[in-house]
Order: sequence, then C-alpha cells, then structure tokens
Amino acid sequence: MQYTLKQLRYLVAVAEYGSVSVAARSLFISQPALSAAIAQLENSLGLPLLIRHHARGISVTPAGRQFLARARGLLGHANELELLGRELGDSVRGELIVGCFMTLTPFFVPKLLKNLHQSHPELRVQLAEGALDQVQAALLAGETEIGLVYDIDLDHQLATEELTRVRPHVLVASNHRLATHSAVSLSALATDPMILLDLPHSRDYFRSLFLDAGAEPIIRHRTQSFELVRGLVGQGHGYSVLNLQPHSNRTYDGGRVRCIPIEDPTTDLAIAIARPRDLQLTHRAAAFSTVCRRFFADG
Amino acid sequence: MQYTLKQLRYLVAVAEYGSVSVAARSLFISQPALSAAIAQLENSLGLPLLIRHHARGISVTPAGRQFLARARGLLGHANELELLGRELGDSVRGELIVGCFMTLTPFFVPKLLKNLHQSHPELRVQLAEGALDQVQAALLAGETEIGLVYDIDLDHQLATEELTRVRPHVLVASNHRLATHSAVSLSALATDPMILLDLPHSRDYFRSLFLDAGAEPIIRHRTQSFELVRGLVGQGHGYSVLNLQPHSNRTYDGGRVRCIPIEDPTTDLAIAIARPRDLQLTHRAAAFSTVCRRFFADG
DNA sequence: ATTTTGTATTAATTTTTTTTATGCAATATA
DNA sequence: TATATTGCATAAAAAAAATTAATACAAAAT
Repeated sequence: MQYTLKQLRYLVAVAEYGSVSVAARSLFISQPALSAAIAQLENSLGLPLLIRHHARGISVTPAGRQFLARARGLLGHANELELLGRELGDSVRGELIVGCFMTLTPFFVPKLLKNLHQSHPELRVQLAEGALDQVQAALLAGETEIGLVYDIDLDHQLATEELTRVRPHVLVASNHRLATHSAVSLSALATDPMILLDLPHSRDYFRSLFLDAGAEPIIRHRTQSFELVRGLVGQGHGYSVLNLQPHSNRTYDGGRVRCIPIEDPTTDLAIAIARPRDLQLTHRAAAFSTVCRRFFADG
Repeated sequence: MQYTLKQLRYLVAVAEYGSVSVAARSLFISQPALSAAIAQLENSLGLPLLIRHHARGISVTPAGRQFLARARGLLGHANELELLGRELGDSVRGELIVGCFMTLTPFFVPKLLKNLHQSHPELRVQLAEGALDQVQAALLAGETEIGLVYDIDLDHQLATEELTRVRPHVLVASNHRLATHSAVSLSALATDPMILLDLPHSRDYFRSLFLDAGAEPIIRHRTQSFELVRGLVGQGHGYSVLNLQPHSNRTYDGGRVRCIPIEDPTTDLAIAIARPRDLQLTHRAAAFSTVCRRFFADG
C-alpha cells in the first residue's frame, strides 16, 4: 500500500513536537492512533523515520530528516491544490470558457465583456464561438461551462434561461419595391428570391416562419455568414429574414439595406444562457449569467 | 474533511477513460466505490468535476480540467516522494552522516572513505567529529546514523560492533631515560610527570590502566588534543599513555618521541561501530559498516 | 526503590471504504 | 414505439482501516 497525506501530516507534527503524545494532543487524536500511523508509514517506505526514546520522546533519523523536508514540500503542494479547488468553485476569478453562437457574438459580446470586467476584474473570459450545435456539443462535453445561444430546439440536457426575445424582420435593399413599406407579409414576398442564413437550427426556425404564414420561400443563396446575407441583399440579389439588426444600414461593401417589420404573427426568437442541466454553476459562470441578465434587462 | 491522494488517482483514471465503470475495471475496484470516491472529492472541494451523461460515460467540467492538471502534478510529486523514501531506505547513495571520535579520525577515516568511495561511488559521507560523548549524543538524537568510536562505557541504547583492538603503550621523548627499554611497567613511571589525553571517556580508561597496575600517575598537563600530548612529550614535559601510534615519531614541532610497550597486563581498547540499538540500519549505513569491518580485518 | 514519563501493544469500537444488488434515465436497437 | 442496453447513482451489507481506551513496558527522574 502507499502512504497517505494524513500520515505525512502526522509525521510532520510528531517531528515538530519531538513527541508522539504531545503531537497527538495537538492533533486531537489519541497517542496510539498516531503511533500506529507513523509505524505504518515507516513500513510502507521500509525506512525507519523515528528513534524512540523512553520517557523522553522521539528524535528523527537522518534519513527521516531528509524525507521530512520533502514531505513538507508535498504537503504544501497539496494545500495549494486544495485552495485551487475551492477557488475554482468559490471565487469569481481565473478563467471562464463561454460558448457563444457566432451570429450573436458581434452584437452583444463586446459590451457584455466590458460589463463583466467592471464587476469582476479578475475573471478572464475565453470565447468559444460556433454554430448552435457546436456550442451545444461543447457544453455537453464539458468544454465550455456556459453558453450564449438562441433557444431553438436545444438538447434536453441543457437548461436555458431566457434573456430577451428578438422579433424577426424582413431585410431588403433600400431600392427594393417594398423598401418604403412600414410592414410586409411574408406571402407578399412569395415570388422574390430569398437569401437564407443557413445555420443548423436557424434554418429550421426561418422555415417555420414561412410555414406559419402559409408561404414557401424561393431560396436563391444560402450562406452561414450574417454579413454576407446583408451584402447579397444590399446588392439586390433578394430579400432575407433575420432577427438581429446592426446599427448601420450600410453593408460592408457599401450597399444599403432596410429592415421591415413582418405583418404576420411571428414566433420571436429567445436569446438565452444555456448550461448543462444538472451541473451546479461555478461562481464564475454564475457571475457571467448575472451580468448577462442585467445587460439585457437594462436593454 | 480533506481530499486524499487516492481520490485524486481515481479522478485521473476516470478522466483518462472518460468513464467511471471502465476506470473502475482498470483500477480493479467496483464502479460504486469509484463513483462514491469522486462524489466525495467533489463535495470536499465544493466543486463539480464531472458531467454525468446517461449511457455515455462522463466528461470533465472546465473547472475540473484545470483542477485535474494540477492534481496530476501533485500525484507526480507524491510519487517522487515515495521514490525518495524507498531510496533512502534501500539504496546505497545519497548522504550518510557518520559520527566519529575525533582521536580516531585522522588515523582511519581518510583510507576508509577511499575504500567506501570505491565500493559505493554514489554515497556521500558527511563527518561529524567530536568527543565520545558528543558522538554518542548525536547518535541518540538521530543526528548521525552510525559512529566510529572507542567502545568505552557507551550508552545501553547504542549497539556496538567491534572492529579491532588497540593496545595501550607508553610514549616518551626519545631522550627519556626509559626510551631505549623494550618495555616498561607503569609503576616505573610513578615519579615522572604525566601528560593526560583528557577526553570524556578516555580519561577514565587511562586511569583504570594505572589502577589495575597499582600505580598513580602525577598529572602535569591535560589536553584534549592528541597531537599536543605528543608535542609535550616530545619536548620532555613528561610521558603519556596512548593507544594509537602515528607512522612518524616526529611531532608537529619537530620533537622526537618513542612508543614503548607496557609490561603490565592491560585492557586493550576496542575500536567499534556504534549505532542506535533498535534502529534498523539503512543500506547506506550498513554499507559503511561493512567497509569498516573489511578495512580492519585486512589490517 | 518508587514514581513518572512516553511509547508500544492489544482488544474493542467507530469510521471509512468497498462490494453486491438494484434503480434509473437516456441511448441504441428492433 | 416498444425493448434492450448502457452507464452512473443509490442502498444495504460486508470488509477494511482508523481510532480509542486500557494496559504493558522500559527508561528516566525523584
């Protein structure tokens, strides 16, 4: 059998007090318990550590002295690890890996991290961006501890907490025939070509919007890039349906687009925090979650 | 309660196999035992380490991953300590602290260390010279592991092993009236002044020699230095009785001395290895002891 | 010689660890 | 859609380990 940390702690105490019984008292255990533990340690190492004197305590053998020095080192190391463990659980500092759905990232993460840094300056966030299914897989695999996602069709093992809802809108070029309308119905676009933001769960959501409105889009282009959707729309390749809306109506390549509300009743999309259902959040993750809630509550 | 090394080892295995049950098999323990150990570790740290998946093993939480990395480090450290412990017991290398009676040292230690180095090149000896009672105290206090001593009146707690015996002789200046005698009786020196090598146990031994011969020395000088005894004798301050005899008859200051056998029946003095009685020798100390025996057996 | 001191030993007890058996929830399979 | 399988958790029982109380023992102090 191998030695235990407890045995080492006992040994250190005995060496410090120069006496088994005094050490036992200070450790709040009985003298025989301590005696036995030391004897066991000596046996497991095959190395005598103490010289027993009668009626005058013990002294440490030369080999024991060398061993003791290193044993103290190990105990120090063990204490550090314990502290780390507690800190990983208790404190709001160190590293937090956050999964984030790639479309959401540029809209919210910059300000979010700013807020987070104000509340918890010692917390370092590392982002893991990806499509919804990637964010989800990372959460389940324990690669990330918490994620910022659209709450569409997520795995049952993930718990979500809604932060806000975003309404879908139609995006057209500023010179589109409907650009000046204050609202459009999806069926009014039935003959126009559509640019689809084609990401795992998103695509199903967009499809469901049309189904609910009794329409069927003609898909001209599919892309996974939000900005490419805007660019294509801006250059008149077709319209699109999106939920988020950048501050500027200019696309990267200078095109102009316009957002138009949808007339049909639509299902809004929930932006949410996701996390493994039955895993207690660390304080770090909880802090992130709180900051997110505050951020969206304040608009 | 604090965590244990065993729990850490278990955790590492589980993380490595990605499964509690597979790890349990590889550790030759039952799955519930492992399950419980991990749960206990998590509780003691207040930190969830694993995400349990149904029917598909476990994964490690992000915090768990950080903890795990350090835990591996600690286990490595613990193994090193175990190795050190075994080596301190088993191997003939590293450091050995040898107590040595100061009078004996210059006569034997240089060659002894040479022999020792030949047999055990990795063994480093550190000498702790002193009077007999100091050597003895160091042994009992565990400061030295083994000692080279005269076997006079040693503590009962020390075990000795005789290496050789040395006969006492009379030392006189080369121009002393008895210098040419082939042997002298101690009573023949009754009127001469004596130079006493005055060291704790030695002094009693010398006195006993005279008592046994029915004589009483007139002590003119006392000193703790062997060479000063010789010097004083060489300059005609008196005679002395000693057991060891350097190769040269010249003293440090150029005086000449002569050794004369003692006619009376004398008690020879035993040179011996001493060690704490009920302390098993380390291999290092045993090696030293063996080399000593061989050295004195070969003359 | 007697008491005191401090460790070792023994047997009994308590605590902890481990096992066997079973439950439960999700996944894989038919 | 039901059924079997997988893999972790839980419960009760058993085994092992740690601890204690009582005592023996040897040396030191008185």
